Amino acid sequence: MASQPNSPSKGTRKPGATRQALIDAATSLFAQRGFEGTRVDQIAETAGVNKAMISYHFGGKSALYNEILRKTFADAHRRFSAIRSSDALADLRLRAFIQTFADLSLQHPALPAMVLREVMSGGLHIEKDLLPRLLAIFGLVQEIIDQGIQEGTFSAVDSYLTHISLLGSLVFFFTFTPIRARLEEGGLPISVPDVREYVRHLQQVLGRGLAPTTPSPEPA
Amino acid sequence: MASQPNSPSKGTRKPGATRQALIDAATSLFAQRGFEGTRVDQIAETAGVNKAMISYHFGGKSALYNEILRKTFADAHRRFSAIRSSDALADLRLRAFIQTFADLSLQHPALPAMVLREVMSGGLHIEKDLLPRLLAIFGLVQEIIDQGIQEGTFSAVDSYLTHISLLGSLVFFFTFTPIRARLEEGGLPISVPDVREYVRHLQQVLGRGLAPTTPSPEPA
DNA sequence: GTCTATAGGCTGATAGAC
DNA sequence: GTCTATCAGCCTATAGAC
Repeated sequence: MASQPNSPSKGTRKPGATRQALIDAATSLFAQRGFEGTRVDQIAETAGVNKAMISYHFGGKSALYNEILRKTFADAHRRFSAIRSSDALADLRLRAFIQTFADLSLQHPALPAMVLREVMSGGLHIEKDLLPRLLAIFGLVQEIIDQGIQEGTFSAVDSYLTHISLLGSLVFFFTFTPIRARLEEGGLPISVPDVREYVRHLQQVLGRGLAPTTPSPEPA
Repeated sequence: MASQPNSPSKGTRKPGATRQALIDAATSLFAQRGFEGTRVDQIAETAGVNKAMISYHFGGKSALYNEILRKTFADAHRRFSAIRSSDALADLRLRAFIQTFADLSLQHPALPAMVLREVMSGGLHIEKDLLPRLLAIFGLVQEIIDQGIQEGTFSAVDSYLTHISLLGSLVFFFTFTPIRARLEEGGLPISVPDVREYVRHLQQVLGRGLAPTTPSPEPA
């Protein structure tokens, strides 16, 4: 992806082209191999630019990483805000959350892996001002579940446990998908996954799983 | 954990003490920081032995990593075999799987993180002969779901998507739990999680979520 | 079996020419 | 803005004494 940021081998390019090429290359590599597993030389080579550009444009490997996190989370935050301010029933909001997370993961293929890595490292590489944003994304599911319990849309499950489960499922699915090909070579054939199908699956199974045991009178 | 494998600062220790101390230290560090994020000096220091011992006993960092994977998966495999050979109904077997995975994660705190990291890296560090074993563990859930659909215990969900979801939930929960403390410092208070409660939660929500929509006549 | 010392390679960052 | 050249630091692996 994006190996030739611009045509000439030297001299002036389109303004911002190098910067963007580095971000694209680094996004993909960080997601695949993690922060420590990614070499700056590799980022530069993938981007088709010189590695000194990383220091020039961003101030180092770490700063580049956080720049990517910042951009991705900003987009995520923007999209989830729509759900947050919606006044729909919890059931619909939960479905919207699942769909939105899937959309986001398709547009930012690095998002699930990055969330996972940050969670695993306890926010080791993340700058302080970004942590609250990450947690805000996390908190949304919990809010929705709590709302549903109050409404009577959901049974009285633990909202924290539910949100951990849902997020785990989503993140795991999108992290696992890119590497199934590799596992297939190992011998086991795995059926082709479809994001749309997965979204439906999750919405359906979770919807049933959370439905109240003593169902409130519903208009048939 | 295990910083003093034995008393004297030099000379002979209990046979295997150094080896075991290295495994203990490395297990914890690899789970926390991943393969690339872990320094051999740190492993040696944590184990309280000289870093040259890593090369001597295992043949290098990579070999040590795979030794740990091998041992952990062997135990997992052994336990899951019991479920595999059971002839219970799918519902019960699924509950047993969840419980067993939780037990395993408590006994091997590094297991969830390691599974997650290997999935993320596409099995980058894992030796070839270990991959099938990992996949066998993965496949069990899928088998159970398929059985349940045939039996009529479960509705006709996609067994692959279900097994990805369940595994994602489990792995994420056990990976996330150890670091919540750290996030709490970041401002947000998070309620205390209880493994037993989580197992029940998952069993319950998934059980309901998978139940047939047109329930087969059950003996009340 | 374990240690000390060191070799040899790779990493991330920068100075300075263009 | 971009490239080349280079540095200091860190990493893994090994040789050899005990």
